[in-house]
Amino acid sequence: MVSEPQPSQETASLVKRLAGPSTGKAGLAKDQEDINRVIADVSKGSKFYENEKKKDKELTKKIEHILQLRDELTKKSGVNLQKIEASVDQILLKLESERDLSQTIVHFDLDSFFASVEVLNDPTLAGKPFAVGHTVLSTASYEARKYGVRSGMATFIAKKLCPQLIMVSHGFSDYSEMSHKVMAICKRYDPQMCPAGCDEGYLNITAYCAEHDITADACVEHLRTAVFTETKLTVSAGIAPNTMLAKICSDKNKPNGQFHLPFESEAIKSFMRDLPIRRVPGIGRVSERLLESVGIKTCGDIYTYRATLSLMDKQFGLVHLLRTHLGIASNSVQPPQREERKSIGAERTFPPLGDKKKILEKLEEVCAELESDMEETQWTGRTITLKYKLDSFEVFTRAKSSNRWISKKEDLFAIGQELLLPELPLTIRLIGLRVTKLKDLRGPDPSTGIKRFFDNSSSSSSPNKKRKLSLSEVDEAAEHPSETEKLENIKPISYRKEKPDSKSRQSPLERETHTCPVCQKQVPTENDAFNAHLDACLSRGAIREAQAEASPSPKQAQGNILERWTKLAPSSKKKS
DNA sequence: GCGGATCAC
DNA sequence: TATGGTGATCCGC
Repeated sequence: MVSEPQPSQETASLVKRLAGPSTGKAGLAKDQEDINRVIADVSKGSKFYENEKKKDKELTKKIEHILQLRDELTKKSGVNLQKIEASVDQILLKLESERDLSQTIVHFDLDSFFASVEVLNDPTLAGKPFAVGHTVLSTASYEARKYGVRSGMATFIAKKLCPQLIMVSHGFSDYSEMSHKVMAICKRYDPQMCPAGCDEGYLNITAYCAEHDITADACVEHLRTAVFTETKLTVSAGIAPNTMLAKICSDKNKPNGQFHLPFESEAIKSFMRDLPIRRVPGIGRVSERLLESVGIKTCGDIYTYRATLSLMDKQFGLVHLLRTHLGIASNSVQPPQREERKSIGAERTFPPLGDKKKILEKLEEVCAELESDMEETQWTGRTITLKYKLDSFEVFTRAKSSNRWISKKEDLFAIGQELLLPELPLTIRLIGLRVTKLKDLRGPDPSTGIKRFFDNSSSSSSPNKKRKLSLSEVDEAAEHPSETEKLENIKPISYRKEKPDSKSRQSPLERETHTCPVCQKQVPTENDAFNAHLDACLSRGAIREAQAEASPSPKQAQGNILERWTKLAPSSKKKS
């Protein structure tokens, strides 16, 4: 009957979750625990908090399920962990043999971009704790970060952490102009420069360094000096043999510094060994928790637990993690292509509404915005997805495909209503619409995929074409059409158990087999046959890899950020 | 094709 | 008092 006066009921994971995604990605403050405590206390009781709690609970359940599955798979009779480790080691050898150290990749990143521009506009801000944003912070000055203030944080929480915090509102047109200036400078070092948002990007400086007979370090010093003298903005950079490593390295000596990873396999592997898995692009808070639950905190731990990851390839993606462990990733840098766009949308948050008429007004506004964007960028599409967020912060989507091309606001609104009305009555705080199955109204010709493949293969500035394969290219890339055609082979085990002993325990007369660490099928253990199978399996994996890399890869969702700015603040700078 | 989830910026 | 917007991908169904 005695319940201790507990200061809090939160689990550690919930407290961490409430601190937000940007906490933990960069170096965390020493007193981060205290800061997280304050954040949780301030949040407590809100609908946002309750929703986070719910999601945290669901994740905890999922982890329990995964651990149970792991134990089943590990303890299943006939499973020989050492054998599995040995076959994973074969994959590692194979991947290592394909390591490419020939390209010099740079990731550059402007230091607290929005905040730095604001200081240029108002020098009295220099050295003060301030943040840019409205209800949610876009960025915080370094002084503010000392208090635990982070981008993505709600303003009222930031104020609690740092009562002196100065709030500054966005000056989008300035950001857009500065961004374009910086990008133009960086392009001098690689015309194929790939922006990754408004304040960062990737370069392949191999050719530049050769032509100017300078080292990579000197080249990047030169670049950073040029950016500073021409814009008064400081930039940090990472130099490495691929984009993933370069991105991680650009954080090493931030702000206003650069870091050059040695271009040697051993140095790279020792760099990876102690690297927290969360630092890897594409590993977010959820993946971090999932991996941690099986003992993996660092990229070195991937090797320690390779047998588990092999058995649970489906849950974790074995080959991608192995490549990460080795520090192997794409070294291809290319500017984004217009035809690669997959969707265009608009969404708006507002004080929760329950009244049908008012909700429809919001929908109509979103439709008008979207129409205007689609008109400006000359896209139309066939599939409409409605998104709404309840008062409780739960998010739902409803979609409908049409035979017609949709881009007018009347059509958007009609379909939006069709999707929304059956859901009502609800109390809603956000409405969004997104259009997919796009058609380009500028350069019509939806079948440019193949053409581009051949164009690029001859003229690309970067060799390892690890770039995303479009569906039409998959067949071209597949060496063994008969085996690689369908994805079914990629999906190995389901939750049911495959007949265990019958195959792995065969008489000595039969050829011995064991489970392929990639596809989980039974494969002859004999070397040639096993290697042949491995090759096929990895090349299938490479397709999935290439797709998985689209998230860590440079060419994510950058171009539109600039478009959005120019839309919100069409003042000083005309766009392209 | 649809809906939920995760991730980046 | 109070927690954003745009775009991509993957998985399960």
